[in-house]
Amino acid sequence: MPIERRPLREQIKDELLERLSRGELDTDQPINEAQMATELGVSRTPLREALIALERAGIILSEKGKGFRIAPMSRQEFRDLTTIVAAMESLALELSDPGHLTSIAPRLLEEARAFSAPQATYEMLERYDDAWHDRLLSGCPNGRLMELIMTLKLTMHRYERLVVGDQEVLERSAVEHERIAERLLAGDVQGAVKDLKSNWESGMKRILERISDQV
Amino acid sequence: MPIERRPLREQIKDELLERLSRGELDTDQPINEAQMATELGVSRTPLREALIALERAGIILSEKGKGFRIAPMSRQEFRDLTTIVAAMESLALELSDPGHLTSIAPRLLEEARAFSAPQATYEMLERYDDAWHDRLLSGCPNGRLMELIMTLKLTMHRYERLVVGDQEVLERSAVEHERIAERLLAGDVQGAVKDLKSNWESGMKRILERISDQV
DNA sequence: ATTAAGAGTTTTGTATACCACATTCCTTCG
DNA sequence: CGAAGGAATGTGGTATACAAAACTCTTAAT
Repeated sequence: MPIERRPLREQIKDELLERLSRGELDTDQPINEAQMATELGVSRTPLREALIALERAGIILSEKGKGFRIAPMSRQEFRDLTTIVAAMESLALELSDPGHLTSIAPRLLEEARAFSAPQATYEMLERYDDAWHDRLLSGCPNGRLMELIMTLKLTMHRYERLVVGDQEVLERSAVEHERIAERLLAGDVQGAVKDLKSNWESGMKRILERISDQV
Repeated sequence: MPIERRPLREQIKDELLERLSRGELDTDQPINEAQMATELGVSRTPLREALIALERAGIILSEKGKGFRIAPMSRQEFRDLTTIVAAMESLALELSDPGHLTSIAPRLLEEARAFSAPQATYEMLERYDDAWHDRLLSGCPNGRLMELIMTLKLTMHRYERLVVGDQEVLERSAVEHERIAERLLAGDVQGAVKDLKSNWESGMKRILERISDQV
């Protein structure tokens, strides 16, 4: 059994992200450190350390004297983040070894087809999109870039949560993934990059349509 | 007089960055928290908070039980970072309002000309490059993107420090800036983006040539 | 009724002490 | 010389304290 060797602050960070993605934390509301520490069964110190790490990721804000609070969500921020991730993933794809891309293309296509089928269940769909993109970029040699993309997606998950249960969002995405995979199969990396960008663009629009009133 | 209203951890972070950019901190060497806290005249608490923030920026590493240490530098990381910043700045430029770009173009051109002149002194050159890029991107409406670029540049400054005193590095850059400004004057944003990318590319090469043995 | 002022309360930001445990260093022994 | 083991050191986390700032509530004044 693998005993926990990560610092407590990391585990707290994960737990906070978990709660955030389950919508259990009120947005734009101050965090009471003592109360939350008790609730998590830890002391203030590692909790504050976790909050500071999340602040640097843009998920939490702080103001001297007023403490920490969950960053508010906005359509504008979602658009901004999507624009950045789209560009970064495109870059990652361009930097990938073309040989590796053609080698993973069949698997990418297969997975996309499985999920564009209308009978896919929600549990299957939930983690699919992320996993597909991870595989797509698995050959990118720029470690920093991959780390950045991961951090950005952490923040974006807050927005995607608002449309869970809406199967169409992910199904449409899977259809677009098929096209990207086909491009890669054909060795057309630049075409894949273009389609990847429009995948992000259209995904953003689909989500924005559905959260107009919530944020 | 503006009294200091920022948290101590932020000031510590700045001080550490300052020392780092002056080369006063040994790279890839463990940081003794107690000793450094005393040295800075603060307690371990805000120091650790500052270190954790810097860790998230990729400037400091930590390992459970072993504490914090300055991240080692490598040619590969410098290449990775440059690639990312080049892409991000290009994106920021594309997102900027074209009208604003043409309006700042004359000033950009003027500044670039002043610094491409061989009689520019080192003090003048030192902060020039950053300021010029800041002005270039001053019209980008994507706040997240700008923040990201700023953070990445913080990390890159460690590498640029290795070539201070080498006037040619910056002078050549200023010449390239002239071309970018001219493109903007002519309303050719896409051309400017292209030149901006090659400015980063060639800047990277110039620096890599000069630090071959140091990292 | 609204605003202002003040007193009292809560919370943050930082400091300090403390300790379990992991790591590192040093010594000693085979 | 290398391995083993033990001492010294340092980290990661807990608990506590406290000044300064922010919030709350009451009361007073316009």
